[in-house]
Amino acid sequence: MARTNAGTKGVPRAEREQQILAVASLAFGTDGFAATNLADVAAEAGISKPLIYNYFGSKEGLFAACLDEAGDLMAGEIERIARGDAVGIERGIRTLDGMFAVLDEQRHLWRLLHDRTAPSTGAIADVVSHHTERIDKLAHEGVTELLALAGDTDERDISVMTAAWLGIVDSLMDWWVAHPDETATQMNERVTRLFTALLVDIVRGDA
Amino acid sequence: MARTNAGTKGVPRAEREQQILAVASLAFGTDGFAATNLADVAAEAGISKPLIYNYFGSKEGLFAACLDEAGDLMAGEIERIARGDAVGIERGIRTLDGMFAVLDEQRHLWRLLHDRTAPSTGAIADVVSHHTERIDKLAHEGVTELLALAGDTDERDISVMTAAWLGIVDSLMDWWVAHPDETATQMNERVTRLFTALLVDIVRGDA
DNA sequence: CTGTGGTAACTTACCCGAGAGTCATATAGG
DNA sequence: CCTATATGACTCTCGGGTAAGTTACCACAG
Repeated sequence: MARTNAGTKGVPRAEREQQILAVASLAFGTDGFAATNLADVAAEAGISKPLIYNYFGSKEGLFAACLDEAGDLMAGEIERIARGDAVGIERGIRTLDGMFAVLDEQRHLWRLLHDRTAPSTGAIADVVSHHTERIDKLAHEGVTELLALAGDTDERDISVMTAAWLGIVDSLMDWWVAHPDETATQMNERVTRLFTALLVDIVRGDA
Repeated sequence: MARTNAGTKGVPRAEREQQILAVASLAFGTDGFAATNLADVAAEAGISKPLIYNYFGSKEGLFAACLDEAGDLMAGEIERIARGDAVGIERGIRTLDGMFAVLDEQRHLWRLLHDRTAPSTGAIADVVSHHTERIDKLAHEGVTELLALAGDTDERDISVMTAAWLGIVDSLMDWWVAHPDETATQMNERVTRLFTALLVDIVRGDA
């Protein structure tokens, strides 16, 4: 007759870590770093708080691990698209499509990299800057190409436009999170239609 | 010989409230609701914490007051622009110019309405939704007009595009906050130049 | 032009709950 | 029987919120 629930349950560390990461990523992505408490995460994962500390060291350590996984997934996909031959607007659309495809079942991951409630120093900052640098570099590259087509090579213009582009991606992801019934394919079509409407039809009709 | 620092300093309530609001808005706008602590706000305002509670009731009450002031400033300006005769892209540019002008010396105010760390229920939620509804309504109206020029009247397309537009505004404000030396006039010119580059030069040259 | 009492403007010193982080301990499996 | 996997029951700090008082200004009686 067991008086406590202690003792191994036969789940190896690597597997348990993955399971904790999944639960924690959802919580962090949904509520943000500050508003997430580890007791809840532990309960949801069906384990106890000390086990999390055993495996990840601290709340920041856990967040950094979530961040690293999510950041690598996203930056990896963006890099993959960038190696393709699309240029200008087409490259933007393809990047968005790639994000929709990769994040379909885990849209909340997008928020992890932009969490303003996370500490801006220490291990977390390192992981964040590592991945955002990968992403920003490619966004900057794409925008530079795009604006070059219009003869604009002003560095600050490029910087502003890059920020705006990332803002567009961000808001589209937000909208997608708020509309769970919308599929990746539908988003894809919608975005393509909107870009076309704006850049072709409107300019020809009205300017 | 004063043993305590208690006792009035001759500052009337209305004036003190304004002063607290200014300090609090900066703190909330910079660090977010959750990461702001009232002891610091009080210290920065040169008064003690209980005075804040005396005048605003609670942390949420203080935030709601900041929000109401900022929201009214921004929504008011957007409504003013909307009453003008600009349509389509031109309306978007004028709206941005208005925001740059109004927020020039207090760029952090923009963040207050989008603070994800603030409680999403109670008095704060009411104030937030009151102002965001004013703003969203006009954004939706402007986007509807714009997309109608391209023959797109799909309600979800309009919803996505509105989200993207607000995302653009958001990211431009962020960029502006991060570049304090950039004047409102410079932002104005930059945005106009970029819209022109994208919508005219690129489409004509490449599509 | 003086008391004097009422009130608005203030503060010090505290309470208390939430949540990060830890310690000592338990037990299943090789 | 040893160790990786696990936990119940703590501690401690931070910060929102409060109780109880202190002091300056002001209106008005004398």
